[in-house]
Amino acid sequence: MDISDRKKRILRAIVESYVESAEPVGSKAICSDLGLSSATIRNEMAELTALGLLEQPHTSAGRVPSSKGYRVYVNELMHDRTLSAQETFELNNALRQRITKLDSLLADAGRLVADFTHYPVYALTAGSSGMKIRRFDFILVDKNTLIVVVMLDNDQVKNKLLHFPAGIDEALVRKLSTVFNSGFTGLESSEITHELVSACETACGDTEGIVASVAGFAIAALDEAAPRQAYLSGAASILEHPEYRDPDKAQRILAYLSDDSKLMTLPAPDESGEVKILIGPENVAEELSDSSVVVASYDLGGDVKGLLGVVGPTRMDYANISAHLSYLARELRIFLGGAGTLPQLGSGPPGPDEK
Amino acid sequence: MDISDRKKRILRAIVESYVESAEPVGSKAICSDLGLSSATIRNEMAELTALGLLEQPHTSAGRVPSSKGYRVYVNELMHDRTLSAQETFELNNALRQRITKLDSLLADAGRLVADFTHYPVYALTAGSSGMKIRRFDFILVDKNTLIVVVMLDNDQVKNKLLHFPAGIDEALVRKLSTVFNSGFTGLESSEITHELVSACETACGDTEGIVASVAGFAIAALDEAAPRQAYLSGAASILEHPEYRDPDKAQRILAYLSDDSKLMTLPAPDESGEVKILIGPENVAEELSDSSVVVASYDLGGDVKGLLGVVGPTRMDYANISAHLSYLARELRIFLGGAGTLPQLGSGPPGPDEK
DNA sequence: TATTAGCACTCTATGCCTCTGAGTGCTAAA
DNA sequence: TTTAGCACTCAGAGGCATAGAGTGCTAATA
Repeated sequence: MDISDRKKRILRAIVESYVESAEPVGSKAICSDLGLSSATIRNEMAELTALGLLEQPHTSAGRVPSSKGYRVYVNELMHDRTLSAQETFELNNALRQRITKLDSLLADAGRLVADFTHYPVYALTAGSSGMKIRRFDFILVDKNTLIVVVMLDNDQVKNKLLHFPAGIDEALVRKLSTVFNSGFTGLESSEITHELVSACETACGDTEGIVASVAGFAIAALDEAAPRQAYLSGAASILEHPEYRDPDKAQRILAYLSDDSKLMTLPAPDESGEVKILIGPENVAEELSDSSVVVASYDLGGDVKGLLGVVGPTRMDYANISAHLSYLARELRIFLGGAGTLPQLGSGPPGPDEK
Repeated sequence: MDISDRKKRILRAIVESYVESAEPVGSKAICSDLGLSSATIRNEMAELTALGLLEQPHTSAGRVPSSKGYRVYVNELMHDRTLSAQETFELNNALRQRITKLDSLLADAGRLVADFTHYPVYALTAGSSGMKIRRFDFILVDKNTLIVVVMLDNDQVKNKLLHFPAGIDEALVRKLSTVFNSGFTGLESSEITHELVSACETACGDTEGIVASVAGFAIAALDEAAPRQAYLSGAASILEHPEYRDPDKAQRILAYLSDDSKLMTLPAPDESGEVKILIGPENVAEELSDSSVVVASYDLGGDVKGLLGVVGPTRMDYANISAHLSYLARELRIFLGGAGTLPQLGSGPPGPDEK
């Protein structure tokens, strides 16, 4: 945006005052900070309004930043907010204390951010895994019962108990092991076709649907390895903010945020940036068109990303929120990175010999 | 409650009118239905107010049922509401369509009730399992990697991948299998003591902590087999009801409902009844003292129960909600009963050969 | 004796009015 | 180019009268 330096300073002052007070900002309120008379600022304000960066709720009120105004602020005027030692200490503390199980990492991380920011936070996974099968094992429990164990590319292990009334013997189990380990390893979910399964059934001489059951389980295991999950935390805190004092407005946005399938469509930061800020109408979803979203991503192993999104009014402390989010995303990256690929997601707490 | 028949009819009329309209009920509004003049009803109303069954927002307003009034209504006056064929059809339809995976049964059931009732609904598990271990299996992946598979009493199977930098050989795996299968089967989580683990370490000649890792996993598997879970659905719909138009009030109750640990403390129906109704101050939690909860339970196998709780203002259509809840709880019981003990909770979708 | 019609009374909600004050835009002076 | 000054605008608060719903009480009625 090509505007004079003084206009920028004024815009910044207005944004920051408004973010703090939630009251339209008058010319007097900021003139002392800028060393200019209120009249001068009034003139500049009029021009900023003409440029579409400020808005006036009514003639005799102060100015409020428009979405465009916030965008200019975020892109050009926002001071980098680095967290204080005290703040990083607290954040780290909370992280270590509350994120213990990888199982619930997504939900826990969301809750943590919600507690720190006092805004609703969604946490979700994005991206597909292209996960592959590494090996099959079969455990014969008794003549009707078989446990299938599948180990995936990223060291996840999944199992399933199957009952076969027709009965199974050791020989069949060995044959299954050979056929599945030679025919199915290295395959993705989509590569396990009906033809392949039929071929294996012939190879095993299986007429009881055993092969089909095992193959079905393998597909399910692959699909579940990188499930799309979504959690919402701190929903109630939306009501703290004056923008959402109107119950209808609050209800609309809460209903939107409670719908997992809608959350799934929310955007992730681009490859380059670590935090993405969407202001008001920049949100595709109509329900968010007068709210803002600050979203950060971190790797969950494979092609899977974790997303943490803070939702609030456009009058948000963008600097503060994005500082917290990007710090936390970085910490999560380290936290997860230390374990190499994602270990054992969904199968118990880390043992003493896991890094 | 020992009151005249006519008073009961009047109380019922007031409750039902108020539940529908959310407006204080005047004597004129119900006199035609009861074939009495408004003056007579006014006299009765005054007495019902003296008895504490009705309240008056202010002198020149109609009457509103008190918590005590609702209690009398629920205990003595409420007509049994049986769902119409149309309604059971729709409910069944929704049930079959939306509850497919046992994994997410709890959450799905909650969401379903929330959609039908337009109130927030919590779904949670209650009770402990006393689950035991049935057998151990060990799969040696390579010389540093071992998969432990544990089968529990209720046919659940859990696994974990362990890395041991020091290396493992076939002989050790066989020894582990013998020791664990003889020493640990039939034990509950609490019975796996430090002494037992030490004894096994000696028996296996293990100095690398392998035994400890496996035992730790076994404990975790037992504890996780019947986890306490909680889900909240339809939170946003609380704002639809005039009682919660005040954002502060709405926020308080939403914050309460969003706290899983607080939900866990909510009561379950007694052994006898299938639906329990808690009206206003009957709720122990202060946050719920001007709200009501209707809660139903259904068996989840073992000693574990599933709870479905509908939360709303005391001005609730108790007959309708409890009819829906008890019907649904019954259906879930059938749905789950068909599968005997809870099969495979948390380990993949049902295969074609599971009953 | 139980019920009802009638009436005075109470109290909230609504609309209307005025007043206040914050903030503006414009003009003229510095 | 900046600033002081001034007239103007408009939302919001407070005061006031009014309408209307509903009550409690009394006296008449069945």
